[in-house]
Amino acid sequence: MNVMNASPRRKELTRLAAQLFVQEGFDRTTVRMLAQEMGIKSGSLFHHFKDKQEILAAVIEEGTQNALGIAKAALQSCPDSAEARLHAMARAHLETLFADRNAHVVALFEWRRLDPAASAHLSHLRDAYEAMWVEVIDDALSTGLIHGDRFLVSRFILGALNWTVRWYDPNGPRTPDDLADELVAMILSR
Amino acid sequence: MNVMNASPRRKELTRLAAQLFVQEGFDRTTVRMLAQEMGIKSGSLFHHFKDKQEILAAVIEEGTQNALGIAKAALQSCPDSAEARLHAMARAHLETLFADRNAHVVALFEWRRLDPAASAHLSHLRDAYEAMWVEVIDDALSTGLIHGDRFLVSRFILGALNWTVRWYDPNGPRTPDDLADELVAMILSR
DNA sequence: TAAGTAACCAAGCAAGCGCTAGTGTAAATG
DNA sequence: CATTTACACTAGCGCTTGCTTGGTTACTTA
Repeated sequence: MNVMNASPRRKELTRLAAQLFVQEGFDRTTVRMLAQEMGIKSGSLFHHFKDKQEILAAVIEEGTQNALGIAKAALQSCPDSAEARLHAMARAHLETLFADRNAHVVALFEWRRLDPAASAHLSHLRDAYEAMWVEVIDDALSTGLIHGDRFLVSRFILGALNWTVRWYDPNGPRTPDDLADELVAMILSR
Repeated sequence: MNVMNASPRRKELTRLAAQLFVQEGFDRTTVRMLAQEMGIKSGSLFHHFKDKQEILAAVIEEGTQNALGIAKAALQSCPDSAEARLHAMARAHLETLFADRNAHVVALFEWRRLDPAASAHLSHLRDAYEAMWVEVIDDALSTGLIHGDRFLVSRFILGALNWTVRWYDPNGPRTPDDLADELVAMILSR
């Protein structure tokens, strides 16, 4: 393992791992498969990561950090209206979802495989991200942009957005922007 | 294995398997765990199912059949208006999602583990179910109840509904009915 | 009462798993 | 020049995996 977790080599290995985890699932991805994809032998893997769990944690951490960064940037460079902010968050969510698709799919569907320590650490990151959503949705509710129960509305919106990884085709005619437009239009009270 | 797949014992074993698959995930559920939960030895399992894959297929088939049945019943005993039908489908979806929660969670998150033969067979069932949704949503669109792209709207709705299994607490204050009300209210054009 | 059958068990095989130990080597560092 | 560091290798240990085999028990049916 490295001094701390950010050698360029390690970053590349993390990217490859994310891809395999999506293709096969975490449990069915063996250290030998990972090593082969990386062009090394399975034993060499443990020079970069202390165990298989740590690879998973690295994948998820990277994705979540990116999501946070993109969302913050989107909110800062966006008009101050509740509608603009809601739209910006939806678009940012979809953007990171497809720019770092592999990492996010792993985060969404393999979270349970994290050991308690890693899970606790990463939960903080995720909570910070969700807090941004809560704020934006609260704004949209209090300005009458949308109506309904605070909790339910945010769960429905995030559900609709997260589920896109199951059907969205990046090579199809629709851009992530189109999706954001359509979703926001669907839920606005008019 | 049985003559054909519907002995009462097999049905009970399928129910227990669904529970374990949800708790641990399909890959991490060993035949020994399954056997212990069922009160038999691991070898005896293969008297009821030809292999582990077949258990998974049985779980998913049961859930999907139930969903189909409930949705059909809901549409038949429901006023003919587009809004009533939309609401009925949403409520039926949530009802089966939580009545057969284990089976549906497995269907949603372990589908990829099915071998190609089982997947092909079960895809037909799922397609039949989704066709019912498409019909109801088309109705809602053509009567102006909701607006937007046919494809996107249905994906968003099903995404929001399916994602509920990740956060909904059956022991909490909200009923599945409440959720259906809120979701429909959120997307109606007013 | 004999035959058949569904349900189970004890024992274990072959393959694959995560991971470790010990070693080699080229580049960076003092 | 001597030492350390980063990265990779070979070899394999100890364990778990899905599944098979050969046989036993309990119940049903002719």
